[in-house]
Amino acid sequence: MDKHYDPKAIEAKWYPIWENSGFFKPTGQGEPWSMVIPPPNVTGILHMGHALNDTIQDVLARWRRMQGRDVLWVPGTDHAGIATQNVVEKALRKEGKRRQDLGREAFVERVWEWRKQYGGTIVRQLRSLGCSCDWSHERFTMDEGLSRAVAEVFCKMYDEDLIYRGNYIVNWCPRCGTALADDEVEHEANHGHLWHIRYPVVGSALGVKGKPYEDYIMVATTRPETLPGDTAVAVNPKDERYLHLHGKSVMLPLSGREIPVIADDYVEREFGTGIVKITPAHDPNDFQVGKRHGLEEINIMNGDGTMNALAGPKYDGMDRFDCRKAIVEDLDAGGFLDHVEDDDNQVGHCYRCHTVIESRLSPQWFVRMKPLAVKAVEAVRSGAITFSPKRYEQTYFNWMENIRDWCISRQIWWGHRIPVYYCDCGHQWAAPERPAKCPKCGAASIRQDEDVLDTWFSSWLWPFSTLGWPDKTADLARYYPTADLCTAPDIIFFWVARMIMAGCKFMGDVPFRNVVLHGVVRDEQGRKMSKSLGNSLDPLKIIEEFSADSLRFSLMQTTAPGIDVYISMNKFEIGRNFGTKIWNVARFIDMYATQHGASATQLDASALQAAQIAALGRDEITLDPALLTDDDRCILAQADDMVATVTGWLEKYRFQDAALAIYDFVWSKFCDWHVEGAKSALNSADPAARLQALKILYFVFGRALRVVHPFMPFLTEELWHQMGFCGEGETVMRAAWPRALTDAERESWGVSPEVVAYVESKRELITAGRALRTQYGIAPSKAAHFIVVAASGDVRDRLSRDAAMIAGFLRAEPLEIVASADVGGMPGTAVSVGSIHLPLAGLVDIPAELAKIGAELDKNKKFLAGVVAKLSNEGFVSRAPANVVEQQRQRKVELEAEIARLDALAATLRKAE
RNA sequence: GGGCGCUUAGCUCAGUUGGUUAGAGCAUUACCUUCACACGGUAGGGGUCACUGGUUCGAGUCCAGUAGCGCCCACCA
Repeated sequence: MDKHYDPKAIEAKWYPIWENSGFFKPTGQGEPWSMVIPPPNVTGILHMGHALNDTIQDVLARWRRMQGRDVLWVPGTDHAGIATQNVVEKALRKEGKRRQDLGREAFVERVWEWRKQYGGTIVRQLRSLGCSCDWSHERFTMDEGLSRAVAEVFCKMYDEDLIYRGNYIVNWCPRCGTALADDEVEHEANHGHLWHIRYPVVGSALGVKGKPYEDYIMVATTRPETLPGDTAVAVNPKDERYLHLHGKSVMLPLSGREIPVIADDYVEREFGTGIVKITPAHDPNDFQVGKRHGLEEINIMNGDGTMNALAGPKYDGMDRFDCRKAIVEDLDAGGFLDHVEDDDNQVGHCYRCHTVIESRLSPQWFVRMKPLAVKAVEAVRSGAITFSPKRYEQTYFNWMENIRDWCISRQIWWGHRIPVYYCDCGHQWAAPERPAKCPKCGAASIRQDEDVLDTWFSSWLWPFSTLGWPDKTADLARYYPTADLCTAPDIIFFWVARMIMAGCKFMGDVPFRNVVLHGVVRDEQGRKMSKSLGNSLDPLKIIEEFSADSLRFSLMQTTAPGIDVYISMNKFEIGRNFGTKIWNVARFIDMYATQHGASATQLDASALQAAQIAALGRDEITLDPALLTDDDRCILAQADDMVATVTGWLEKYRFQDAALAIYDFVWSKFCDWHVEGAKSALNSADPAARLQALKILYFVFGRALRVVHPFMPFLTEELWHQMGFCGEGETVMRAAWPRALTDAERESWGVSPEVVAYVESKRELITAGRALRTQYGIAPSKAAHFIVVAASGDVRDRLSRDAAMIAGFLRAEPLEIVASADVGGMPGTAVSVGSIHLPLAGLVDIPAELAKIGAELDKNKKFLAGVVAKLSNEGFVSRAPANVVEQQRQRKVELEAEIARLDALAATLRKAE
């Protein structure tokens, strides 16, 4: 076996072999288990969030596959309407062109070309992570099939009146030139101003320029540039201060237009002056107020964020923020500006380009969400879908219960074009395919709606559109609903909730059984990793510097459910070091099987046949009980426990706990203790003992390798082959997840918790002995002489069997093991250096030990009193579990014995002095 | 404004339904290049579990309150 672990070579080697061998494809045999990948943006490059998300999924997929499930993991990418259009537009700009110069058709063609050339980046990167997706099932949200699903769904909902078109105020990105859904707007704190502006009351004496009007009301606004669009000012109807204004009118500054004062509950009396200017075309609240009061909607802005003619000739064509300045200056000059206050508020930004959002009145398409939400809420309430961790279900409910209609139209070119057609007679209908003529009037001159659909309108169908819907495919029948959906909590509203709605509506069944929510990946300062912040650690660089396996393992052992992950470079050392450790112990085991003849005590070539090793990798093993040591029994039990524990954690989606259990087993239990202890047997003069020790190493390590595999697929595959657990053309990917030991095995081998307890206490003894060596400064090269004082004759006999091994650990001369009764009732360890022999207890600080024991007793005093009381108080028994009482009682006895022992020892020592 | 979460060793975090001595990794101290591994081994040091009160035989864990931090949602112009 290779001496050096070269992850790069290994990782480069295995992925193509796996893919070409069809190991990622479902077998069609066994119970189906499926999952769809959250499709990354086709423009995307792999970031830590993907690395975490996709590693979790791969762990699940590989684990389920090893459990014999028929695993289908569907990969794919999202066409990411605005993001992709932006990228291509940027490229065009370098050529000095705008998309309008190309025209719609040519532009879309250009985007497809871009996708062909660059769209595969993220998909390649997923491969370098080791993701075991079935690439033959790869889908793209703009694929022909998925586009059909989109059109089908749109038309169905259109016909059911679940989709409507309306002139509504929407979030508008002036830079992207399109509407955005509510959740595509990111609100950020803004240190702004509150301008206090005087609106003269109509009928009052008008002032002169530069001087305040005699009779005016004070309106506070954060957006003075919208003033030309005002069509009213509003007060709270219950506000006594302004009762006299009801029914009056005021004059709009600068234009002199007369607008009414209205009363509406929406106005907060406490904020600002208690008077609000109402601009129905440029503020969502004002829009609602305007509807209630029948106000005119004056749109004073263009789609690109500049003012239009309705803003007034002076401001026409001016950018909105320049206009703000100009209007404030003009208000000031006209004597309308009273004063300015600082004001901290929230301002919406485009989630794509971070431009400040404008509220804009425009004709848009909407989905009625309330009817869809009912079943989707029920699906989670009934437990048909669970969230892990469960607390996110509450987040989901809150959103669903306050759900608002979904604006699905976007004024861009890249995406699914809205399948609605119009004829010249004014007929309007939806159809999946472009019809030849109007179905109502037969007119041949028809045109399609110009808008495209929100990208999420294809994503929300992903769990069934990728399986072939609307066709009734075999995939759909076999793999829907999927098992798990993994994502970060920030996407519950965008995507998870909508998929549940779509699944319930169009499939009549939930899209997945469980939603696995993992944390958001953040940097050391707790910031979300993002390209714009430049703080993202590039997973590919980590893979380059460490390895994909290191990255994967480190991520898994760092991520607690639903808790954000804080990442720094040194995290990846954990995975790297663990990989190296596994490699080295494998090399050690392998060495004993293959480097026969190198020394007389090592195994000969016939010791462990290839076929036997392969069988051990299938958990097939026969052992000679006569040759078993307690250490063997212990590691067999611990390996069994580890497998059960890891399986349990994976079932609960506790990847961190699973990773830690594996790490602890492999490193601490297996390498640090069992392998070290097995060295004496491996070098024993008895060939049968050597063989059995080696068999156990292969068996236990083979089990560990398989459990590690979902976390570190490349390394484990390489070792699985190099150590001979399988032959060419085979794979650990398809090896069975380790089974539990049978009762018969446990019985015939004497595997029991009691043996584990003995071995563990023996290890404590060794640790104590090592501590003595350190304490006495005995050089590691120097053999010390230990006298082990056993608690009883039975223990003495047991320790005597392990004497050689213990001596090996302690680098000691042959041990002297005596029962405590033989040396005056003082159990413990003794050490001798040169000719001086001291019992262990004689080495400790007696007064300090007594104080420690005293503190212990003190701590337990209350409870011990309870134990005593228990004898006469039946009520106590029912409250404290019997085993706990028993434990405490034993502890009390031990403590008392300890005190007595130390007392006796102190006396002995005093006498000796 | 509403909702959720966090606060445990110098740092990053575990700690299932309350139950023996609160753990891990990194960092740190000492010793060791011993025939798998220095990306290693051995032995250590380091914690009033944010604070206050309560329930309990027993609280890091449950309850109430306080403080600080973070996230999500939201139309105070």
